[in-house]
Amino acid sequence: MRASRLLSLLLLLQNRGRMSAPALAAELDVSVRTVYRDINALAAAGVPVYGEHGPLGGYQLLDGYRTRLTGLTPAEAEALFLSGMPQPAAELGLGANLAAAELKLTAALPVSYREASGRIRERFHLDARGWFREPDDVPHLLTVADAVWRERRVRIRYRRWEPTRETVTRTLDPLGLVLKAGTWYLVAARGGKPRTYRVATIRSIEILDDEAIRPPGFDLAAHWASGVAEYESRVSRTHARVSLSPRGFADLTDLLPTVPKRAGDDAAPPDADGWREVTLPMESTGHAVGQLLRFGRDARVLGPPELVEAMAAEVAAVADFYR
Amino acid sequence: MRASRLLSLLLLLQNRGRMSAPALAAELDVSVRTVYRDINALAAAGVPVYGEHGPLGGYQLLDGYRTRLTGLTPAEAEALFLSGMPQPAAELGLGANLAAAELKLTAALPVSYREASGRIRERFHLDARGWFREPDDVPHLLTVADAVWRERRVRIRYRRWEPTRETVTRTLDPLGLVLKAGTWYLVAARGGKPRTYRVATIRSIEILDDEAIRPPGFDLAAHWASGVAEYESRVSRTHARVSLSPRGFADLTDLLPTVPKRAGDDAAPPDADGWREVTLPMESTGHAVGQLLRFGRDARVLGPPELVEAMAAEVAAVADFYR
DNA sequence: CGGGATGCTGACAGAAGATGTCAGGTATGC
DNA sequence: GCATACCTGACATCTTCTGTCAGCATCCCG
Repeated sequence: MRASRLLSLLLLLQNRGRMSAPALAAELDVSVRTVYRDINALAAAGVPVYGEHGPLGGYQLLDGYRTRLTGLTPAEAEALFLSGMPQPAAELGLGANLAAAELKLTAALPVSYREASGRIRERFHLDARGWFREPDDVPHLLTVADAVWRERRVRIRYRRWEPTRETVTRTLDPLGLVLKAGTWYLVAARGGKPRTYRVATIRSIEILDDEAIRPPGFDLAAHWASGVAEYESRVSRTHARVSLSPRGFADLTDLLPTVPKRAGDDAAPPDADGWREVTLPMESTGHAVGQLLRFGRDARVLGPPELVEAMAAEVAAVADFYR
Repeated sequence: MRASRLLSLLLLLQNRGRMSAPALAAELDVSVRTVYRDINALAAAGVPVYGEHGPLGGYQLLDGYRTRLTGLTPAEAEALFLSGMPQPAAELGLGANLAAAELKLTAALPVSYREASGRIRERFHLDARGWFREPDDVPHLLTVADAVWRERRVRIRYRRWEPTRETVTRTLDPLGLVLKAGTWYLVAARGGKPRTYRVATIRSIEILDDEAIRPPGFDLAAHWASGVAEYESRVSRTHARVSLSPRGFADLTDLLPTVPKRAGDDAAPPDADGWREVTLPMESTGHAVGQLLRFGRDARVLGPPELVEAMAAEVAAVADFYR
């Protein structure tokens, strides 16, 4: 039970600033002597805690070692660490809590364990952000996370893209937060159905007093996995028959990551000039035009007829710019 | 010390298959009665361990709960968990070890902690894979990870893209593994300098007897962060002056995620038709042509002159397909 | 300067938790 | 039937943690 108490002690200092040993002892239901021992254990584990003598003295943490998201119990802070989100969760202002959860472990470990931990960090690294992605500006992330955690209904104004581009107001029941490729998404119920909103699109958010209603048996991870699969499969509503040059063929996977790898394997044999005919899944004719134009002279559309027409019209319009 | 012994017991079962309680007791230097207690603790924590009576009996784990990467000590398996990679590391065949590291914690927690852990999992989720990314086929990942861990030099044949597309052989000193947007990268030293290789490009790998030489003071996370920043900045070697339609302007961030958000803010005021002139960073003229063609009739290149020429030539070539 | 409030540490008795021994029982294969 | 294995409860013993006590230092205020 001792390690858990260390975490509680740390959270108390974070939430209340300065506390005397007698006050901490009362909160933690232990003797003052035990508090002194715990403080020593924290210091030994590297937590920057220091004490001041005399009246109005007490213990506090070095500035900068405080969290912005309050309200988590020791159990919850630790469980967040257990959920496998130590790094991204720093964006939720939980860096200190996570360090605390980690210290719970290191404090209980012999020295050899600490050395092994350092060795792992030198060899394996997780970078959650996607390539070429600017970090989203997410001014409302903490408020969203707070609402998710406290299970409170919210009213948001957010900028949407479908069916028309506009800013609309929605009253939602937050269910969870997901971090994917460095981008935060809010999963929330509207009309009893889970929907997904990119946190960066939220223009304002107001936490309501009503309790968020959670659909019975809702499973965030499962919902997210099936939603991702459904969304990604939705981009393949139509097919384009395309002749690709050797260079275009080599670039296929990079320029069209939506294309399953076997599309390349299914390509016809190259002709004398090395061009090959392939059938590619596309979301729509409109999207396909832009995506295939990106290949420039390395891709020629063979079908379907409406796509060929659309390509011809678009190319003619662009060509007019440069005559 | 008990939680560590639980982990050791689990690893023994994983590495050796079936073991009797007396044999486990001898390995762990405890009594048989303590082994029974430990087995009960493991089962209570959800590990699928079962025993068989009679001669040639003993304990074993349910099939499918075994790891493929052996050689990790209990400290190392746990430290891997501490490093913050519980989910992606499953790809290294360490799922069971991580579950074991986690059980170390849950076994020490009161019931209320376990409930809080479940609550977190229902509300926060990390999806490491990037959008529209097929998982890389990485047949050699485990061998690479093994070499990284044992600090052994390797000889690989890998397919590279620059300066020419070919399969080449390299002798490398592995320094670390990085997972970014669902893609694994090997950071390794060649000629004393750290370089990065995408694991999926490796065609074969042979672990050598020589020890991998680690550059003095090499820091994986710092090297990776600076490498990513340098790579992403390298795509901005030139600039294009482009006139964008209202629709092209709205699509700017989606179609060119490399463009800093403020490029849109710096755009000139729209003309009577809503078109705006912007200056966009581009990697090279060759890349820019393809990227700007993707806008179709919504983007007109105004400069520099060589880019305008290149656009005109490419569009003319494409237009020839559809006459 | 003294008193009160605070931090700080060592020593020791007692409480709490973990372990080993023992006893009794069941299950399996030869 | 015998040997080998799993299985559990009870209790003595060992180990670790906690509270009490004593002694000391630091600070502020009257």
